Amino acid sequence: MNTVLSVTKALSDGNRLRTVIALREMTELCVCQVTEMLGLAPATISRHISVLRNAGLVESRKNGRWIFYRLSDKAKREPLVTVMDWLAESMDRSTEIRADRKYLRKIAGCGAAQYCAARSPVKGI
Amino acid sequence: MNTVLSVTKALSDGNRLRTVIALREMTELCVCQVTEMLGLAPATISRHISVLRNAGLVESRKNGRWIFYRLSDKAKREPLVTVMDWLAESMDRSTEIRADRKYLRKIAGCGAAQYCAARSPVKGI
DNA sequence: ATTACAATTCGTTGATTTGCTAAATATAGA
DNA sequence: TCTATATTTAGCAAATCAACGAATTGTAAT
Repeated sequence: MNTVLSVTKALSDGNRLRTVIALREMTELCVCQVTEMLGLAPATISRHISVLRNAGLVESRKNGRWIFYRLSDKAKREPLVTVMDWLAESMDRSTEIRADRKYLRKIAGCGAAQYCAARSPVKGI
Repeated sequence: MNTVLSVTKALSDGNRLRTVIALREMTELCVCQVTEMLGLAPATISRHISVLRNAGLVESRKNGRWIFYRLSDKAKREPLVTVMDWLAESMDRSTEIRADRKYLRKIAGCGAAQYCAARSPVKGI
C-alpha cells in the first residue's frame, strides 16, 4: 500500500501537481525553472521534487550545474499514465495551470536549455 | 485545480484508501462497518468519510439509524474510474487490503444490511 | 585559488491533519 | 417517555507537512 500512498501523497499538494503538469507539457525542466514558475524558495522546490522522486514519478539528468527533471518511465507507463491523463484533463482549464503554461513558454520556449543558458554562460549544455 | 486536489488529498491517507477499496468491493458499507474494519473511533471514521464525500467520491443512503456509503456515480464514471482501477490494481496484493477483505467477508458476508441487522433488532432494513 | 551559481540538506516556524473523548443529534424499540 | 444505538460535531493534543533562511556540496568560469 505504501507505494500507492507515496504516489497519492505526492499528488496531494498543489505545487507538486503544477510541477507534474508542467513536466508533462515541457518534457524537461531544471530546478531553477520550476522555482521561477512556482515563485517559491529553491529549497522548497528541491524538497517538493524529492517527494515526487521518492514516489517514482520523476527522474533526473545532470548537466553541468543543472539537474533536469522529467516524468519517469514509470509515470509514463500504464496504468499510472491513466492517472496522469486524468490529472492533466481535469486541470486543463485551471487558472493556475493556464498561467503556468504561459509563463513556461516565456522561460522555456525552446526547451529547458535555453532558459538556463541565457541566465549564465555555461557552455555545452 | 481544487477539485482535483480534493480528490488526491482524499486519497492521500491510508485509512481512506482502505475505505475506498472496501467500498469498491462490498458495494455498500455503513459507518459502523468501516469503524470495525479500521479499528478507529467512530468520530474518526466519520471525519474520514466526510473527506471522501467532500471530494465527491462517496454518496450516502440513510436507512433507519444507519447511513450506508457507496462509491459515488462520479467515482464510477470515466475518467475517474481509471484512477480507481489503478488504486485497486496497485493495492490488490497489499497486506492491509487482504486483511480488510477477509474481515469484511466476516462482518458483511451478504451485504451491509446483515451485519447491522445482526447487531441490533431494527426491522425493515 | 577564487568567485559565482545550481541544487541539496538541515533546523525552525506556523499551518494542517489525524486521532481521541465528550457532547449533540437522530432514529427506533421498550 | 425513556433508553439504546448510529452518526456527526466540537474541542484538544500529537504528528505531519510546507515554507523559509542558513549552511553545504558540486560544477564551471575567471
